[in-house]
Amino acid sequence: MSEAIEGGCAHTENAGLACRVCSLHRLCLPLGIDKDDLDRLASIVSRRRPPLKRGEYLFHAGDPFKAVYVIRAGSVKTVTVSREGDEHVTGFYLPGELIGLDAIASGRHPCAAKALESTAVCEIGYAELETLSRKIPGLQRQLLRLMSCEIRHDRNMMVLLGGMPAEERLAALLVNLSDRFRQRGFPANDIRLSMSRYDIGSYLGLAVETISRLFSRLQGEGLITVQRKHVHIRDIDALCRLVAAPLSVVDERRI
Amino acid sequence: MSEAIEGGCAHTENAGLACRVCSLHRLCLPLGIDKDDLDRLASIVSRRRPPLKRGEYLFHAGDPFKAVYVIRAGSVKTVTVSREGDEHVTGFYLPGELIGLDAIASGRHPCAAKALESTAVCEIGYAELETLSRKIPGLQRQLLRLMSCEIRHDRNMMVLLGGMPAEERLAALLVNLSDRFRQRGFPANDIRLSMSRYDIGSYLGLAVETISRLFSRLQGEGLITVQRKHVHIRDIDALCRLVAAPLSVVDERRI
DNA sequence: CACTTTTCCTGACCCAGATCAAGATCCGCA
DNA sequence: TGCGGATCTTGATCTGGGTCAGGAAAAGTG
Repeated sequence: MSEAIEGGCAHTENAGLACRVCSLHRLCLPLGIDKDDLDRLASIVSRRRPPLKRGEYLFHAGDPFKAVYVIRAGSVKTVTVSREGDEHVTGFYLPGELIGLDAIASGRHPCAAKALESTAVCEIGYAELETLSRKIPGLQRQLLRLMSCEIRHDRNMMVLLGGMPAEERLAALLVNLSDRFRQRGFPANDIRLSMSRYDIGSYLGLAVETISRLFSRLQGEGLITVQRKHVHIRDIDALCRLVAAPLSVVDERRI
Repeated sequence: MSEAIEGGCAHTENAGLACRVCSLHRLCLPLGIDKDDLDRLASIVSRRRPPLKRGEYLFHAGDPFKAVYVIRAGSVKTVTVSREGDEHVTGFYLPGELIGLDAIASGRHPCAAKALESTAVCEIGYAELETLSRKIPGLQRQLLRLMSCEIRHDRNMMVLLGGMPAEERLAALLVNLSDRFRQRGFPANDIRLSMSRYDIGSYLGLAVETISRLFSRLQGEGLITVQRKHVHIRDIDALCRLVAAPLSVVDERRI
């Protein structure tokens, strides 16, 4: 998740044909919408300026729900905060991915979204999105698809967290990130982690120390090479084989 | 989840004003739709006959996705099946709850749905639902709300499975079931579990033996009384306090 | 009804991963 | 360029819950 991942055309300030020329359109809401309608979509999208700096919040837990957001460049984690104040990471988001869908039901964001690095986002007012998706069938379909994807992903995480051993969890995350990197046109075997070991541990339900040890172990076994935030995948097949246990998880894009 | 939970009007065979007179309409898709549109919704709903018997499948993992289902009476679990053949329970569904939303994205059901007891369902063709929800804003809104709810619920489960100790997990499930029972007009402190200890363990990421021990322990502490499938909640507040750690989980309806 | 099968409970033991502790390395900043 | 606080790594120890084993109670079944 290096800063090099620059999805949209960051130079365009206003909407215009923003979505039409955005390199992420095959991953994002525009998928399956024809040219004319794309501009209608673009008209309700606003490009938030300036980009979030590392550590800044896109929204906090409990904030009223006004809009969903798409990462244009950079990356974000979502976290729930317990009463005692300790965070639990519930997701990592890359360019083209939609954040905030879990807030529709209650009208408030149940979790916070925090930038893991310098991050640019598109903001889409939800009221407008709902209205427009009634008029553009392709948009409605894609919105539902993305939400369904989110559900399936979270189910897979539940299976992972509910039963799989530590090594398999980390392997699953790496395979998944690798996949999502490739989809975004980046080398699938050179991953720059924008999140800390602590974040990874929290996400996978493991202690930071365990994450460190696992990285060392996987490196020792020759599957990866780790240098701090930079992970080079040397044997993706072996990594996949580690994950292979739950069939349904294997062919998923997002874990 | 006794057979006593009879939500809809099981006597009506065809659609007609089915949704309009269904006692579950406040929990199900009809919420927020006016009278006239309700009948339009009912026209795409079919009441599957006969009801599923305990252990029968509503659909299998990998089945092509044609329709979503609403439980009318009884209960269902969803399970993913690993290559080795062992099941992992990903959800329990009560009357009024929608099953199959995780299949929209891929066009195939990623998990199977299995009746926990004698269970009646409404079947709603997805193509028709998508089309109709474009015409009835209230339906579109409720469909999105239900999916959002599902996402939020799964996030909470991830937090639960990722970090909370065994006792807290079980307490969370009990509180949640109690809540959902109340919503359906049943006593909140007399729960009849339709699922086995094994199912509960799988769902919570714990061994069957641990579930047994926890039931005994909670009973020993005077919080509940357990007799096989029947759980009587004696101190709901204490149970909630056990769960209280993650603030965001507390006020959820479904865990 | 007995007789099998399934489900559930409880105790004894063990292990994956948490926790505790101590360095090492990196990074932001003056 | 060097200082101070994160962040990361590695080792030693501990423990919650898994696994194994055996028996009891239900629930089917002929």
